[in-house]
Amino acid sequence: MNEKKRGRPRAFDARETLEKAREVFWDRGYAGTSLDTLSAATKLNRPSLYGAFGDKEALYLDVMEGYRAESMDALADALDPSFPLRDNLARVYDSALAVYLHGETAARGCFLIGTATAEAIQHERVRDLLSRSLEDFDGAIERRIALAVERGELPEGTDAGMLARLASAVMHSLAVRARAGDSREMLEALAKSGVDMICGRA
Amino acid sequence: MNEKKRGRPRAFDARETLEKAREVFWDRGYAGTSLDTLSAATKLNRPSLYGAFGDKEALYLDVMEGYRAESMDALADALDPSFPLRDNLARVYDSALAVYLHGETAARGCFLIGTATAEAIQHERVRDLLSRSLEDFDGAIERRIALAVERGELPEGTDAGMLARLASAVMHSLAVRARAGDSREMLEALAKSGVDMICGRA
DNA sequence: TTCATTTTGTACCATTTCGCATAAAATGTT
DNA sequence: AACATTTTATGCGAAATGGTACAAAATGAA
Repeated sequence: MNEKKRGRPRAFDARETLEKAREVFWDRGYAGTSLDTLSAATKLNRPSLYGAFGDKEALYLDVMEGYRAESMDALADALDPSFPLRDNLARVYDSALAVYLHGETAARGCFLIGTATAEAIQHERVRDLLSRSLEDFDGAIERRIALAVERGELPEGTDAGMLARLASAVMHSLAVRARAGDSREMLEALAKSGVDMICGRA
Repeated sequence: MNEKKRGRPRAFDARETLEKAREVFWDRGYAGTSLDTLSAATKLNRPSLYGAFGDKEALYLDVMEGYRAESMDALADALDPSFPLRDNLARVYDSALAVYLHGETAARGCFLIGTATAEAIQHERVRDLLSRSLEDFDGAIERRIALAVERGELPEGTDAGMLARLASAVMHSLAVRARAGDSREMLEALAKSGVDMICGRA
């Protein structure tokens, strides 16, 4: 790859453009974001946006997929099995909160839970990608928890699948509460309680 | 009240209109719903909508408040302290799922988490009402859990506030997952695990 | 009956929205 | 240098959007 293309070269970087678009969608939602707003934020005019990403829904799906991939990378880092499960989970929630509490006017929470859920009924592809994202997240935690059971970090007979979904449930709640304006202290306390719930009080 | 008013009587019932508007907002989100759609669904023309409820944001806030109030009523019923806490929580999740799994094209999840979170950044009044709704919900569960600790249903020294927020977290997750298309079986299993998590496996 | 008051329905308005047509600009190819 | 190809920029246009003006209709009050 990286062969020189024929025509006029692009004056923008696709990754940077998707990041700018993500900021806008994150604050205003999918339906609440116009192409003009996207055009202003990315400094691309609409025909360039169309040429590079297709219509608004395709652009949004691109942004969703980027967020999903980044989140899974961060999750994989946080779940490094050379550390105890308790540390892993604390780091999962910590790194999520670092993202959720960022924002210009107010904390933005999770991009997917904050914006994709609203579109999930009307846009089947959004719903499917959202569903897959949640499943992937659950799956990664489930595998780490299953390992913890093997290692004796958690009692034998633990249902790794359901315990993982409970761990994800705490994440979902952090996502919603952050966007509703809960304080960092409250969210950190909930995260800590979540860790205790999964790993035990000890 | 109920005094006869002076002018031409209304040809519609405000409660029914708000219910129709809720259906539309629930499926399409706030920004994704146009006044024409609302007008068609409620069978009121736009000037009547404005006269009765104010602009689109005011109408949405009315719908939010109605949903919040109904939810709190249902929650109070479910938390009837003459039943064990375990039964209470199971009923809380059951009645929530009955609402969340309803929908024409797809399960709609929770109205607030599914639609209000998206607007929470841009619309401060939506964010505040969302925040208050979550707090009220947490508070009602916390009071029931505190009672359970007094009664010895839960171990002494239990942090009722945090345990209640974990119980709410399971609700939030049910809300998100339902809208993402999870099956009823999966959601019921998660609810059951949530009850076990709060009340113990016994 | 006449008037005041409120709701209804039609029509309208300014703006925004999405999408595209078209031409100019910037590159590689021959 | 001439051409093919791709991106950029301007701008158009049809439709949708939120909101309102205004007159007709329906009621109670005087």
